[in-house]
Amino acid sequence: MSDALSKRPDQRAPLSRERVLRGAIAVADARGVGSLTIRSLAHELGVKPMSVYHYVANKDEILDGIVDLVFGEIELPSLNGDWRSQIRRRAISARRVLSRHPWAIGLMESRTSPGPATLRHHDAFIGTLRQAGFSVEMTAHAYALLDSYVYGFALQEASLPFNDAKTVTEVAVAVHRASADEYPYLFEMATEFILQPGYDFGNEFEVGLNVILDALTRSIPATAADSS
Amino acid sequence: MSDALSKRPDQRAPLSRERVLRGAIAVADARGVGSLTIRSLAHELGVKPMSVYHYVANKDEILDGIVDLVFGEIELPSLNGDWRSQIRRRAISARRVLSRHPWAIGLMESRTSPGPATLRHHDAFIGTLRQAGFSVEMTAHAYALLDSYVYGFALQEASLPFNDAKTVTEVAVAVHRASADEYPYLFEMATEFILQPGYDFGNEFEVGLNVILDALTRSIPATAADSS
DNA sequence: GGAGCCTACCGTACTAAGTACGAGAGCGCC
DNA sequence: GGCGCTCTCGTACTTAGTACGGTAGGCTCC
Repeated sequence: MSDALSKRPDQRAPLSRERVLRGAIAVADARGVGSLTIRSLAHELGVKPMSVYHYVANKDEILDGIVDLVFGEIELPSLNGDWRSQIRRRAISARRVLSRHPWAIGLMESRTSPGPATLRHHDAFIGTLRQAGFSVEMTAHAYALLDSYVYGFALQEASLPFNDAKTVTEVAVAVHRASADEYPYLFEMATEFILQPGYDFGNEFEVGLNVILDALTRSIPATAADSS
Repeated sequence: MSDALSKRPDQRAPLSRERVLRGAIAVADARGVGSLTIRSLAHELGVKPMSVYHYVANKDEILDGIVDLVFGEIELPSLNGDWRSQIRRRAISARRVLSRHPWAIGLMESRTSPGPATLRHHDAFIGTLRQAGFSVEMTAHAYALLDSYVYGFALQEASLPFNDAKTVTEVAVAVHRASADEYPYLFEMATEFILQPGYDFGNEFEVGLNVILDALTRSIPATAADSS
Protein backbone atom coordinates (compact mmCIF):
# COMPACT_ATOMS: atom_id res chain seq x y z
CA MET A 1 0.00 0.00 0.00
CA SER A 2 2.90 2.31 0.40
CA ASP A 3 3.92 1.92 -3.19
CA ALA A 4 3.49 4.63 -5.77
CA LEU A 5 0.47 3.09 -7.36
CA SER A 6 -2.29 1.81 -5.23
CA LYS A 7 -5.28 1.32 -7.45
CA ARG A 8 -3.63 1.07 -10.88
CA PRO A 9 -3.19 -2.60 -11.75
CA ASP A 10 -0.63 -1.68 -14.40
CA GLN A 11 1.35 1.51 -14.58
CA ARG A 12 -1.11 2.94 -17.05
CA ALA A 13 -0.39 6.44 -18.25
CA PRO A 14 -2.75 8.82 -16.51
CA LEU A 15 -5.82 9.73 -18.47
CA SER A 16 -6.04 13.00 -20.33
CA ARG A 17 -8.31 14.53 -22.90
CA GLU A 18 -5.75 13.66 -25.53
CA ARG A 19 -5.56 10.03 -24.47
CA VAL A 20 -9.34 9.78 -24.36
CA LEU A 21 -9.66 11.06 -27.92
CA ARG A 22 -6.81 8.92 -29.22
CA GLY A 23 -8.44 5.93 -27.62
CA ALA A 24 -11.72 6.81 -29.26
CA ILE A 25 -10.02 6.97 -32.66
CA ALA A 26 -8.40 3.61 -32.02
CA VAL A 27 -11.77 2.03 -31.24
CA ALA A 28 -13.45 3.65 -34.22
CA ASP A 29 -10.67 2.55 -36.55
CA ALA A 30 -10.76 -0.98 -35.27
CA ARG A 31 -14.48 -1.62 -34.97
CA GLY A 32 -16.28 1.37 -36.51
CA VAL A 33 -17.94 4.37 -34.91
CA GLY A 34 -20.98 2.23 -34.36
CA SER A 35 -19.20 0.34 -31.64
CA LEU A 36 -17.56 3.35 -30.13
CA THR A 37 -19.37 3.58 -26.82
CA ILE A 38 -18.31 5.08 -23.54
CA ARG A 39 -17.94 1.56 -22.22
CA SER A 40 -15.89 0.26 -25.13
CA LEU A 41 -13.73 3.36 -24.95
CA ALA A 42 -13.20 2.93 -21.23
CA HIS A 43 -12.25 -0.68 -21.81
CA GLU A 44 -9.75 0.39 -24.46
CA LEU A 45 -8.25 2.87 -22.01
CA GLY A 46 -8.19 0.39 -19.16
CA VAL A 47 -10.49 2.43 -16.94
CA LYS A 48 -14.10 2.37 -15.87
CA PRO A 49 -16.76 4.12 -17.97
CA MET A 50 -17.40 7.11 -15.75
CA SER A 51 -13.75 8.05 -15.67
CA VAL A 52 -13.76 9.43 -19.15
CA TYR A 53 -16.33 12.02 -18.15
CA HIS A 54 -13.65 13.86 -16.30
CA TYR A 55 -12.08 14.83 -19.58
CA VAL A 56 -15.05 15.32 -21.87
CA ALA A 57 -18.51 16.63 -21.12
CA ASN A 58 -20.35 14.02 -23.14
CA LYS A 59 -20.10 11.75 -26.12
CA ASP A 60 -20.79 14.50 -28.62
CA GLU A 61 -17.69 16.27 -27.45
CA ILE A 62 -15.73 13.10 -28.15
CA LEU A 63 -17.15 12.93 -31.66
CA ASP A 64 -16.33 16.58 -32.33
CA GLY A 65 -12.89 16.00 -30.90
CA ILE A 66 -11.94 13.01 -32.99
CA VAL A 67 -13.16 14.62 -36.20
CA ASP A 68 -10.90 17.54 -35.46
CA LEU A 69 -7.98 15.25 -34.65
CA VAL A 70 -8.46 13.51 -37.98
CA PHE A 71 -8.34 16.85 -39.75
CA GLY A 72 -5.16 17.53 -37.89
CA GLU A 73 -3.58 14.49 -39.53
CA ILE A 74 -3.95 15.98 -43.00
CA GLU A 75 -0.78 17.64 -44.29
CA LEU A 76 -1.19 21.37 -44.52
CA PRO A 77 -0.28 22.99 -47.82
CA SER A 78 2.58 25.43 -47.58
CA LEU A 79 2.04 29.07 -48.41
CA ASN A 80 5.29 29.26 -50.31
CA GLY A 81 6.04 27.14 -53.27
CA ASP A 82 4.17 26.02 -56.30
CA TRP A 83 0.47 26.18 -55.46
CA ARG A 84 -0.41 23.31 -57.68
CA SER A 85 1.91 20.81 -56.09
CA GLN A 86 1.02 22.08 -52.61
CA ILE A 87 -2.69 21.69 -53.21
CA ARG A 88 -2.13 18.38 -54.87
CA ARG A 89 -0.14 17.08 -51.96
CA ARG A 90 -2.72 18.15 -49.44
CA ALA A 91 -5.54 16.59 -51.49
CA ILE A 92 -3.71 13.29 -51.65
CA SER A 93 -2.97 13.45 -47.95
CA ALA A 94 -6.60 14.22 -47.17
CA ARG A 95 -7.78 11.22 -49.11
CA ARG A 96 -5.29 8.96 -47.42
CA VAL A 97 -6.28 10.18 -43.98
CA LEU A 98 -9.97 9.83 -44.69
CA SER A 99 -9.56 6.34 -46.04
CA ARG A 100 -7.67 5.47 -42.88
CA HIS A 101 -10.55 6.82 -40.78
CA PRO A 102 -13.59 6.37 -43.00
CA TRP A 103 -16.01 6.90 -40.13
CA ALA A 104 -14.87 10.53 -39.99
CA ILE A 105 -16.69 11.25 -43.24
CA GLY A 106 -20.01 10.18 -41.84
CA LEU A 107 -19.41 12.22 -38.73
CA MET A 108 -18.65 15.40 -40.63
CA GLU A 109 -22.26 15.70 -41.66
CA SER A 110 -23.59 15.80 -38.14
CA ARG A 111 -20.88 17.90 -36.50
CA THR A 112 -21.28 21.52 -37.45
CA SER A 113 -18.87 23.11 -35.02
CA PRO A 114 -15.38 22.96 -36.54
CA GLY A 115 -12.44 22.54 -34.19
CA PRO A 116 -9.13 24.38 -34.29
CA ALA A 117 -7.35 21.87 -36.52
CA THR A 118 -10.19 22.11 -39.01
CA LEU A 119 -10.05 25.90 -39.02
CA ARG A 120 -6.27 25.94 -39.32
CA HIS A 121 -6.64 23.59 -42.19
CA HIS A 122 -9.11 25.73 -44.07
CA ASP A 123 -6.97 28.75 -43.44
CA ALA A 124 -3.88 27.16 -44.96
CA PHE A 125 -5.80 25.96 -47.96
CA ILE A 126 -7.32 29.36 -48.66
CA GLY A 127 -4.01 31.07 -47.99
CA THR A 128 -2.18 28.93 -50.50
CA LEU A 129 -4.60 29.83 -53.25
CA ARG A 130 -4.63 33.51 -52.35
CA GLN A 131 -0.83 33.62 -52.40
CA ALA A 132 -0.89 31.97 -55.79
CA GLY A 133 -2.81 34.90 -57.17
CA PHE A 134 -6.38 33.67 -57.06
CA SER A 135 -8.91 36.37 -56.28
CA VAL A 136 -11.05 35.93 -53.20
CA GLU A 137 -13.92 34.87 -55.36
CA MET A 138 -11.90 32.43 -57.45
CA THR A 139 -10.43 31.00 -54.27
CA ALA A 140 -13.92 30.34 -52.98
CA HIS A 141 -14.83 28.57 -56.20
CA ALA A 142 -11.65 26.53 -56.23
CA TYR A 143 -12.00 25.67 -52.60
CA ALA A 144 -15.56 24.43 -52.95
CA LEU A 145 -14.64 22.44 -56.03
CA LEU A 146 -11.50 20.81 -54.67
CA ASP A 147 -12.81 19.98 -51.25
CA SER A 148 -16.06 18.66 -52.60
CA TYR A 149 -14.09 16.35 -54.81
CA VAL A 150 -11.81 15.14 -52.06
CA TYR A 151 -14.56 14.52 -49.52
CA GLY A 152 -16.90 13.06 -52.08
CA PHE A 153 -14.25 10.69 -53.32
CA ALA A 154 -13.50 9.56 -49.81
CA LEU A 155 -17.21 9.09 -49.21
CA GLN A 156 -17.57 6.93 -52.28
CA GLU A 157 -14.53 4.91 -51.36
CA ALA A 158 -15.96 4.32 -47.91
CA SER A 159 -19.34 3.22 -49.19
CA LEU A 160 -18.02 1.01 -51.93
CA PRO A 161 -19.20 -2.55 -51.47
CA PHE A 162 -15.89 -3.94 -52.67
CA ASN A 163 -13.20 -2.52 -50.50
CA ASP A 164 -11.23 -5.61 -49.79
CA ALA A 165 -10.30 -8.43 -52.10
CA LYS A 166 -12.51 -10.99 -50.36
CA THR A 167 -15.73 -9.14 -50.98
CA VAL A 168 -14.94 -8.50 -54.62
CA THR A 169 -15.83 -12.04 -55.50
CA GLU A 170 -19.07 -11.86 -53.55
CA VAL A 171 -19.99 -8.72 -55.42
CA ALA A 172 -19.08 -10.34 -58.68
CA VAL A 173 -21.43 -13.18 -57.96
CA ALA A 174 -24.22 -10.83 -56.98
CA VAL A 175 -23.71 -8.76 -60.07
CA HIS A 176 -23.85 -11.77 -62.33
CA ARG A 177 -26.96 -13.09 -60.72
CA ALA A 178 -29.22 -10.08 -60.90
CA SER A 179 -27.71 -7.36 -62.96
CA ALA A 180 -27.22 -8.37 -66.55
CA ASP A 181 -30.81 -7.70 -67.54
CA GLU A 182 -31.86 -5.07 -65.10
CA TYR A 183 -28.68 -3.05 -65.02
CA PRO A 184 -26.91 -3.64 -68.33
CA TYR A 185 -24.51 -0.74 -68.17
CA LEU A 186 -23.59 -1.39 -64.60
CA PHE A 187 -23.01 -4.98 -65.59
CA GLU A 188 -20.76 -3.97 -68.45
CA MET A 189 -18.74 -1.62 -66.32
CA ALA A 190 -18.42 -4.15 -63.53
CA THR A 191 -17.33 -7.09 -65.65
CA GLU A 192 -15.19 -5.27 -68.17
CA PHE A 193 -13.49 -2.88 -65.87
CA ILE A 194 -14.05 -2.80 -62.16
CA LEU A 195 -13.83 -6.50 -61.50
CA GLN A 196 -10.75 -6.95 -63.66
CA PRO A 197 -7.79 -8.11 -61.63
CA GLY A 198 -5.63 -5.22 -60.61
CA TYR A 199 -8.39 -2.63 -60.67
CA ASP A 200 -8.26 -0.26 -57.76
CA PHE A 201 -10.87 2.43 -57.38
CA GLY A 202 -8.35 4.49 -55.45
CA ASN A 203 -6.39 5.05 -58.63
CA GLU A 204 -9.27 7.08 -59.96
CA PHE A 205 -8.51 9.72 -57.42
CA GLU A 206 -5.50 11.25 -59.09
CA VAL A 207 -7.13 11.12 -62.50
CA GLY A 208 -9.97 13.33 -61.35
CA LEU A 209 -7.67 15.48 -59.27
CA ASN A 210 -5.53 16.26 -62.30
CA VAL A 211 -8.60 17.16 -64.33
CA ILE A 212 -9.65 19.63 -61.67
CA LEU A 213 -6.20 21.10 -61.21
CA ASP A 214 -5.85 21.55 -64.97
CA ALA A 215 -9.15 23.33 -65.11
CA LEU A 216 -8.17 25.61 -62.23
CA THR A 217 -4.80 26.37 -63.76
CA ARG A 218 -6.55 27.75 -66.80
CA SER A 219 -8.56 30.15 -64.73
CA ILE A 220 -5.86 31.92 -62.74
CA PRO A 221 -5.39 35.55 -63.66
CA ALA A 222 -2.58 35.81 -66.16
CA THR A 223 -0.57 38.09 -63.91
CA ALA A 224 -0.12 35.38 -61.35
CA ALA A 225 -0.11 32.32 -63.55
CA ASP A 226 3.66 32.23 -63.84
CA SER A 227 4.68 33.36 -60.39
CA SER A 228 7.33 31.04 -59.08
CA MET B 1 -68.12 -2.83 -31.82
CA SER B 2 -69.80 -3.88 -35.01
CA ASP B 3 -68.22 -1.06 -36.96
CA ALA B 4 -65.48 -1.55 -39.50
CA LEU B 5 -62.67 -0.43 -37.25
CA SER B 6 -62.43 -1.81 -33.79
CA LYS B 7 -59.00 -0.96 -32.43
CA ARG B 8 -58.00 1.90 -34.70
CA PRO B 9 -58.71 5.16 -32.91
CA ASP B 10 -58.61 7.00 -36.23
CA GLN B 11 -59.03 5.44 -39.62
CA ARG B 12 -55.26 5.25 -40.03
CA ALA B 13 -54.06 3.73 -43.25
CA PRO B 14 -52.76 0.26 -42.56
CA LEU B 15 -49.05 0.00 -42.06
CA SER B 16 -46.80 -1.21 -44.83
CA ARG B 17 -43.10 -1.32 -45.48
CA GLU B 18 -43.51 1.73 -47.66
CA ARG B 19 -45.33 3.67 -44.95
CA VAL B 20 -42.75 2.69 -42.38
CA LEU B 21 -39.89 3.96 -44.52
CA ARG B 22 -41.72 7.15 -45.49
CA GLY B 23 -42.40 7.77 -41.83
CA ALA B 24 -38.74 7.23 -41.03
CA ILE B 25 -37.77 9.80 -43.66
CA ALA B 26 -40.28 12.24 -42.22
CA VAL B 27 -38.80 11.87 -38.74
CA ALA B 28 -35.24 12.16 -40.01
CA ASP B 29 -36.08 15.25 -42.04
CA ALA B 30 -37.82 16.89 -39.13
CA ARG B 31 -35.50 16.07 -36.26
CA GLY B 32 -32.39 14.41 -37.71
CA VAL B 33 -31.37 10.76 -37.94
CA GLY B 34 -30.14 11.03 -34.39
CA SER B 35 -33.68 11.14 -33.14
CA LEU B 36 -34.98 8.52 -35.48
CA THR B 37 -35.71 5.69 -33.08
CA ILE B 38 -38.13 2.85 -33.33
CA ARG B 39 -40.22 4.58 -30.73
CA SER B 40 -40.22 7.99 -32.40
CA LEU B 41 -41.03 6.31 -35.70
CA ALA B 42 -43.90 4.37 -34.17
CA HIS B 43 -45.23 7.58 -32.67
CA GLU B 44 -45.05 9.27 -36.07
CA LEU B 45 -46.99 6.38 -37.57
CA GLY B 46 -49.53 6.32 -34.77
CA VAL B 47 -48.74 2.77 -33.70
CA LYS B 48 -46.81 1.07 -30.93
CA PRO B 49 -43.08 0.39 -31.30
CA MET B 50 -43.19 -3.33 -31.90
CA SER B 51 -45.60 -2.98 -34.77
CA VAL B 52 -42.98 -1.71 -37.16
CA TYR B 53 -41.08 -4.96 -36.78
CA HIS B 54 -43.71 -6.63 -38.86
CA TYR B 55 -42.44 -4.77 -41.90
CA VAL B 56 -38.71 -4.54 -41.31
CA ALA B 57 -36.32 -6.94 -39.68
CA ASN B 58 -34.43 -4.34 -37.68
CA LYS B 59 -33.35 -0.74 -37.62
CA ASP B 60 -30.47 -1.28 -40.04
CA GLU B 61 -32.95 -2.38 -42.63
CA ILE B 62 -34.80 0.89 -42.11
CA LEU B 63 -31.60 2.84 -42.60
CA ASP B 64 -30.73 0.95 -45.77
CA GLY B 65 -34.28 1.42 -46.96
CA ILE B 66 -34.47 5.17 -46.51
CA VAL B 67 -31.10 5.75 -48.15
CA ASP B 68 -32.37 3.86 -51.15
CA LEU B 69 -35.64 5.80 -51.16
CA VAL B 70 -33.68 9.03 -51.15
CA PHE B 71 -31.69 7.85 -54.16
CA GLY B 72 -34.97 7.09 -55.81
CA GLU B 73 -35.93 10.75 -55.52
CA ILE B 74 -33.06 11.82 -57.74
CA GLU B 75 -34.04 12.40 -61.36
CA LEU B 76 -32.55 9.78 -63.64
CA PRO B 77 -30.64 11.02 -66.66
CA SER B 78 -32.16 9.96 -69.93
CA LEU B 79 -30.22 7.77 -72.31
CA ASN B 80 -31.31 9.77 -75.31
CA GLY B 81 -30.59 13.40 -75.67
CA ASP B 82 -27.63 15.62 -75.05
CA TRP B 83 -25.46 13.89 -72.47
CA ARG B 84 -24.23 17.12 -71.02
CA SER B 85 -27.62 18.50 -70.18
CA GLN B 86 -28.81 15.11 -68.93
CA ILE B 87 -25.88 14.72 -66.59
CA ARG B 88 -26.17 18.31 -65.52
CA ARG B 89 -29.82 17.91 -64.69
CA ARG B 90 -29.26 14.79 -62.66
CA ALA B 91 -26.36 16.41 -60.76
CA ILE B 92 -28.52 19.38 -59.86
CA SER B 93 -31.33 17.08 -58.84
CA ALA B 94 -29.00 15.00 -56.71
CA ARG B 95 -27.77 18.04 -54.86
CA ARG B 96 -31.29 19.25 -54.24
CA VAL B 97 -32.39 15.88 -52.94
CA LEU B 98 -29.39 15.53 -50.67
CA SER B 99 -29.82 18.98 -49.25
CA ARG B 100 -33.43 18.12 -48.52
CA HIS B 101 -32.30 14.97 -46.69
CA PRO B 102 -28.83 15.86 -45.43
CA TRP B 103 -28.75 12.93 -43.02
CA ALA B 104 -28.63 10.60 -46.03
CA ILE B 105 -25.06 11.67 -46.74
CA GLY B 106 -23.85 10.57 -43.36
CA LEU B 107 -25.67 7.28 -43.72
CA MET B 108 -24.10 6.47 -47.07
CA GLU B 109 -20.78 5.91 -45.43
CA SER B 110 -22.02 3.19 -43.15
CA ARG B 111 -24.43 1.40 -45.51
CA THR B 112 -22.51 -0.63 -48.02
CA SER B 113 -25.33 -2.64 -49.53
CA PRO B 114 -26.92 -0.55 -52.27
CA GLY B 115 -30.64 -0.94 -52.86
CA PRO B 116 -32.45 -1.22 -56.19
CA ALA B 117 -33.02 2.51 -56.65
CA THR B 118 -29.35 3.13 -56.07
CA LEU B 119 -28.36 0.49 -58.61
CA ARG B 120 -30.89 1.74 -61.17
CA HIS B 121 -29.46 5.14 -60.64
CA HIS B 122 -25.89 4.12 -61.26
CA ASP B 123 -26.95 2.18 -64.29
CA ALA B 124 -28.68 5.18 -65.86
CA PHE B 125 -25.73 7.42 -65.17
CA ILE B 126 -23.23 5.03 -66.70
CA GLY B 127 -25.55 4.33 -69.60
CA THR B 128 -25.89 7.99 -70.44
CA LEU B 129 -22.16 8.44 -70.68
CA ARG B 130 -21.65 5.24 -72.66
CA GLN B 131 -24.32 6.29 -75.14
CA ALA B 132 -22.60 9.62 -75.50
CA GLY B 133 -19.50 7.90 -76.77
CA PHE B 134 -17.36 7.68 -73.68
CA SER B 135 -15.26 4.55 -73.49
CA VAL B 136 -15.80 2.25 -70.53
CA GLU B 137 -12.67 3.58 -68.96
CA MET B 138 -13.49 7.23 -69.55
CA THR B 139 -16.96 6.60 -68.19
CA ALA B 140 -15.46 5.24 -65.00
CA HIS B 141 -13.27 8.31 -64.68
CA ALA B 142 -16.13 10.68 -65.37
CA TYR B 143 -18.40 8.84 -63.04
CA ALA B 144 -15.98 8.93 -60.14
CA LEU B 145 -15.27 12.59 -60.75
CA LEU B 146 -18.84 13.76 -61.10
CA ASP B 147 -20.29 11.77 -58.28
CA SER B 148 -17.47 12.65 -55.94
CA TYR B 149 -18.16 16.27 -56.64
CA VAL B 150 -21.88 16.00 -56.12
CA TYR B 151 -21.68 14.01 -52.89
CA GLY B 152 -18.80 16.04 -51.57
CA PHE B 153 -20.60 19.26 -52.24
CA ALA B 154 -23.67 18.03 -50.48
CA LEU B 155 -21.52 16.91 -47.58
CA GLN B 156 -19.92 20.32 -47.28
CA GLU B 157 -23.28 22.02 -47.49
CA ALA B 158 -24.60 19.80 -44.75
CA SER B 159 -21.68 20.44 -42.44
CA LEU B 160 -21.53 24.16 -43.03
CA PRO B 161 -21.98 26.05 -39.80
CA PHE B 162 -24.00 28.77 -41.52
CA ASN B 163 -26.91 27.14 -43.20
CA ASP B 164 -29.66 29.41 -42.11
CA ALA B 165 -29.71 33.16 -41.82
CA LYS B 166 -29.92 33.19 -38.03
CA THR B 167 -26.68 31.36 -37.46
CA VAL B 168 -24.78 33.49 -39.93
CA THR B 169 -24.59 36.31 -37.45
CA GLU B 170 -23.42 33.97 -34.69
CA VAL B 171 -20.69 32.71 -36.95
CA ALA B 172 -19.76 36.25 -37.86
CA VAL B 173 -19.33 37.09 -34.21
CA ALA B 174 -17.26 33.98 -33.58
CA VAL B 175 -15.09 34.69 -36.58
CA HIS B 176 -14.43 38.24 -35.48
CA ARG B 177 -13.57 37.22 -31.98
CA ALA B 178 -10.95 34.58 -32.62
CA SER B 179 -9.98 34.42 -36.23
CA ALA B 180 -8.37 37.60 -37.39
CA ASP B 181 -4.97 36.74 -35.99
CA GLU B 182 -5.00 32.99 -36.00
CA TYR B 183 -6.77 32.42 -39.28
CA PRO B 184 -6.12 35.49 -41.41
CA TYR B 185 -7.11 34.03 -44.75
CA LEU B 186 -10.23 32.45 -43.39
CA PHE B 187 -11.05 35.80 -41.86
CA GLU B 188 -10.57 37.57 -45.15
CA MET B 189 -12.69 35.09 -47.03
CA ALA B 190 -15.42 35.20 -44.41
CA THR B 191 -15.70 38.93 -44.10
CA GLU B 192 -15.12 39.89 -47.71
CA PHE B 193 -17.12 37.19 -49.34
CA ILE B 194 -19.04 34.60 -47.45
CA LEU B 195 -20.67 36.85 -44.91
CA GLN B 196 -21.65 39.44 -47.49
CA PRO B 197 -25.40 39.80 -47.77
CA GLY B 198 -26.76 37.70 -50.56
CA TYR B 199 -23.99 35.13 -50.48
CA ASP B 200 -25.25 31.59 -50.86
CA PHE B 201 -22.83 28.70 -50.79
CA GLY B 202 -25.26 26.72 -52.87
CA ASN B 203 -24.53 28.94 -55.84
CA GLU B 204 -21.01 27.54 -55.90
CA PHE B 205 -22.42 24.24 -57.00
CA GLU B 206 -23.10 25.10 -60.61
CA VAL B 207 -19.80 26.93 -60.96
CA GLY B 208 -17.86 23.81 -60.11
CA LEU B 209 -20.21 21.60 -62.04
CA ASN B 210 -19.62 23.62 -65.19
CA VAL B 211 -15.88 23.42 -64.72
CA ILE B 212 -16.09 19.64 -64.51
CA LEU B 213 -18.46 19.29 -67.45
CA ASP B 214 -16.22 21.50 -69.57
CA ALA B 215 -13.23 19.38 -68.69
CA LEU B 216 -15.11 16.20 -69.56
CA THR B 217 -16.35 17.61 -72.84
CA ARG B 218 -12.79 18.10 -73.93
CA SER B 219 -11.98 14.48 -73.33
CA ILE B 220 -14.68 12.73 -75.34
CA PRO B 221 -13.43 10.92 -78.39
CA ALA B 222 -13.79 13.18 -81.40
CA THR B 223 -16.07 10.73 -83.17
CA ALA B 224 -18.74 11.13 -80.55
CA ALA B 225 -18.18 14.71 -79.53
CA ASP B 226 -20.73 16.09 -81.94
CA SER B 227 -23.35 13.38 -81.81
CA SER B 228 -26.73 14.96 -81.37
C1' DG C 1 -71.87 -21.38 -38.75
C1' DG C 2 -68.01 -22.76 -36.31
C1' DA C 3 -62.95 -24.50 -36.01
C1' DG C 4 -58.82 -23.35 -37.28
C1' DC C 5 -55.55 -20.20 -38.99
C1' DC C 6 -53.40 -16.01 -40.74
C1' DT C 7 -52.32 -11.22 -40.42
C1' DA C 8 -51.53 -7.11 -38.01
C1' DC C 9 -50.69 -5.21 -34.01
C1' DC C 10 -49.21 -4.74 -29.29
C1' DG C 11 -47.61 -5.75 -23.92
C1' DT C 12 -43.94 -7.16 -21.36
C1' DA C 13 -39.42 -7.43 -20.43
C1' DC C 14 -34.44 -8.03 -21.23
C1' DT C 15 -30.10 -5.83 -22.70
C1' DA C 16 -27.00 -2.17 -24.11
C1' DA C 17 -25.63 2.47 -23.74
C1' DG C 18 -25.45 7.52 -22.00
C1' DT C 19 -24.79 9.70 -17.96
C1' DA C 20 -26.36 12.11 -13.15
C1' DC C 21 -24.85 11.83 -8.49
C1' DG C 22 -21.94 11.37 -5.19
C1' DA C 23 -18.35 8.68 -2.66
C1' DG C 24 -13.61 7.50 -1.69
C1' DA C 25 -8.56 7.56 -2.28
C1' DG C 26 -4.36 9.81 -2.71
C1' DC C 27 -1.93 14.17 -2.19
C1' DG C 28 -0.36 18.78 -1.38
C1' DC C 29 -0.88 22.75 1.87
C1' DC C 30 -1.36 25.43 5.88
C1' DG D 1 -3.39 16.43 11.02
C1' DG D 2 -7.11 18.17 9.15
C1' DC D 3 -8.86 20.51 4.41
C1' DG D 4 -9.76 20.55 0.10
C1' DC D 5 -8.56 19.23 -4.61
C1' DT D 6 -8.01 15.92 -8.36
C1' DC D 7 -8.85 11.62 -10.30
C1' DT D 8 -11.32 7.63 -10.44
C1' DC D 9 -15.08 4.72 -9.81
C1' DG D 10 -19.85 2.38 -7.93
C1' DT D 11 -24.58 2.77 -8.26
C1' DA D 12 -28.52 3.64 -10.53
C1' DC D 13 -31.73 5.99 -13.64
C1' DT D 14 -33.15 6.63 -18.46
C1' DT D 15 -33.59 5.77 -23.32
C1' DA D 16 -33.37 2.62 -27.14
C1' DG D 17 -33.31 -1.92 -29.75
C1' DT D 18 -35.72 -5.91 -29.93
C1' DA D 19 -36.90 -11.15 -28.43
C1' DC D 20 -41.00 -13.53 -27.24
C1' DG D 21 -45.38 -14.42 -27.05
C1' DG D 22 -50.29 -12.88 -26.87
C1' DT D 23 -54.69 -11.35 -28.93
C1' DA D 24 -58.27 -9.75 -31.92
C1' DG D 25 -60.46 -9.63 -36.10
C1' DG D 26 -61.26 -11.64 -40.45
C1' DC D 27 -60.93 -15.50 -43.92
C1' DT D 28 -61.37 -20.32 -45.42
C1' DC D 29 -63.14 -24.62 -45.71
C1' DC D 30 -66.15 -27.86 -44.33
